[in-house]
Amino acid sequence: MEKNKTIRIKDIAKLSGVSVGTVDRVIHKRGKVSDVARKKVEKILKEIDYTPNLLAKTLGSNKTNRIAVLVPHPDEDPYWKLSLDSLEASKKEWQPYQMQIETHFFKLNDEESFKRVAYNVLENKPDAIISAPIFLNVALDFFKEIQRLGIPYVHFNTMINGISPLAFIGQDLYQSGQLAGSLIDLCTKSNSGTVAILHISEKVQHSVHFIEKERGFRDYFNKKQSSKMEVISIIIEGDDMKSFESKLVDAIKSNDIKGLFIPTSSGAKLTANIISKYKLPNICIVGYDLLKENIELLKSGQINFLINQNPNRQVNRGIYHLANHLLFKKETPKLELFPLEVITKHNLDSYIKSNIH
Amino acid sequence: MEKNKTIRIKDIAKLSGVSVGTVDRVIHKRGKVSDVARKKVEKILKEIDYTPNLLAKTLGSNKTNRIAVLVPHPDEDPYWKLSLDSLEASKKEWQPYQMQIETHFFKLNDEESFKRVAYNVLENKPDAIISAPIFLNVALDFFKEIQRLGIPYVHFNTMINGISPLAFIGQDLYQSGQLAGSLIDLCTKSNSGTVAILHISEKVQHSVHFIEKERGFRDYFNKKQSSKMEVISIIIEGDDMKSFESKLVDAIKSNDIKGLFIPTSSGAKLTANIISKYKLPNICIVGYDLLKENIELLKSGQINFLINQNPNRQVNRGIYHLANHLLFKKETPKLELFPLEVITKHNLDSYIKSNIH
DNA sequence: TCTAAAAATGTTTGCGCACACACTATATTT
DNA sequence: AAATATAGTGTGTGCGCAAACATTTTTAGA
Repeated sequence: MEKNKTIRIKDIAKLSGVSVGTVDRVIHKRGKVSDVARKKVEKILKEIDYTPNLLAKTLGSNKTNRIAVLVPHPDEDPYWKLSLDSLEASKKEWQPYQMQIETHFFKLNDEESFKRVAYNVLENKPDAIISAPIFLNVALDFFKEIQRLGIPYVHFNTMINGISPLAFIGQDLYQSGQLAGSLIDLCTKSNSGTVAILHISEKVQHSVHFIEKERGFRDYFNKKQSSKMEVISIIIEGDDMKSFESKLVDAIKSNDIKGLFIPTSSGAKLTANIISKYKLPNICIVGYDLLKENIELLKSGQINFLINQNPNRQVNRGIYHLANHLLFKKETPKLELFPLEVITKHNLDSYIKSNIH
Repeated sequence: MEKNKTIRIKDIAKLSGVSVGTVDRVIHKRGKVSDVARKKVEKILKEIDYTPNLLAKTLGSNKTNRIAVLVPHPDEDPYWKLSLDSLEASKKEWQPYQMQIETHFFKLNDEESFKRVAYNVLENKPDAIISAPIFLNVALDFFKEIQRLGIPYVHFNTMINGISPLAFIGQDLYQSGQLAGSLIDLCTKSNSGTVAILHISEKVQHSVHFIEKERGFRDYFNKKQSSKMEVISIIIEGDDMKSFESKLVDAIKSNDIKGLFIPTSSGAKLTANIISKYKLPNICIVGYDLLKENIELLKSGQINFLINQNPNRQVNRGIYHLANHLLFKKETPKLELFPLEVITKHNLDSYIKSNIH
């Protein structure tokens, strides 16, 4: 009863009749240990519930760990800027544990830039890497190299096949599309008409991302018997805004469009602008993420729903897993899917004010 | 450039020409130090950016901290059960830091039980307390006593006035009510009729909680010009289910009720059962929290929305703050408001599968 | 059988800090 | 003037662990 004392390696050593060095070797599977000694120690370990003092562990090993964050340059894209919004908090959080977090940016639409930065990261020999895998082809080689080097790594935002990171952090994109369908269905009072998914300036590299969302979106309406809603896609490539404008306006005018699904976070603003410019009738719009512009559009009622992908929390969570892996050898979940957060005009504030990462 | 070495007390001592003991005394304002020595040390401290190693700090002081969790008994109410669902994870998380978490349960509707358990907690002399402040009158004395003793404490779920905990963790209940209004508005296709807020077996002690929600709910419809929706309250006290049944059925049949707002998490099931029993027309229902029953009702379409209060994350977050306060002297936010999470049939899965606390 | 190498085990140090303790110099009392 | 108190300062130990180091034991080779 009284002896609620914490069990130390020293205690285990005494109990099993060996020295602390041997216990250390058994616990960490390092160095040479005879079968006899190993069994003595393992017996004791099985009997008692030894949890190492993590403070002492980290302090004793006296190592500064470095985690590399490899992401598109935040100045080029508001979505990626969002992902780094609370990175400072992460840095502060892990600083007391001698955990350094280093960011490396590559250009979103420049494969060469990715290559350069990625191999620069490798030369730096970080202890762990978290990255958003854009550029499938190039990235694959890179991640295979990481794997060869035995550096633990985590992916977020987009899942890719062919490599197995410690963890993937993101959302179920198919479900996300379905949710978008259901939300449009909800604010559209009628049961017939057309809904459209807009693909605006999407780069090939992202395609997996959007294909999944579209599949979910279409399936929602396909599977709903009572609905006679037609689903169309509107695609604009490159930066040809003029053609997009006319395409969209045409489609809306000729198709009795009831709802628009915009799977890129930065697309909602463009769309809302056009609708307002041409004074088109009110259409239900579902977009993504709490970009500054999107927040305004939601407040003013120009768009109806945002689905929150929480990119900053994805990054923080990835760092959390890596730090725990490095410091405490904790296992990470292979797959961490974030909840699909529905943001409306009426819970927007609570999301903005909430500082939970 | 090269000397990115961490600065230790030892370094400060050398720089200011005194011993580590004196530096320690200056930093912690303890013991006797001559003005000359103090100034020498303070000069150096001002010049450099000293951040103590928190691991060493905690390890060196070698103290086991205990956090007391004071909550209603989970067997009596599914909501409170939910709040403890991930407590084990919290315990495991903090165990390595010599942080013990002890739970103390009181009976939800028994003031005497609260008193007894609360003072039992005090006798135990925990290093910190997190609790859900039910029983305003009794609780007030208790928390004043805690404050007198200088024990840091955190509140969650319900905010009360007159005491100032280290942090309050919960949601903006007024906004929550507004959100509920907007959700009912959303799935109700018409602009007129009646919506009702149901107060089912609510104990007096909770009243603040529900008053705020009702205020938000009513205000939503009051402030909306285009809406001619009438808002009524249906109240049932005690456990008089029969009277509730007739009251509810009457109200629905005679009032053209379009939507129901059920501010208690366990109330949705009762209501849905009655509606199904009397084969009443489809009514939009907004409830609270991911209770097992509510999940089923949402899946089957018997209720339309749940607002997630995330009680388990509230507790975990409170423990997180207290642990950081005790271990690292970190400041906690006075007020941590959780986002108002909207759960529908179509993002439910993503919430259930997500293991983020 | 002797010896060098390898295997197995034990011992010590240091991580950065808190805190108890020891010591010196000066002031105060007897 | 000696004894004692007091302000000020420095030193040493321990927290629990990792890792380098030191020592003993066993094995293999000639």
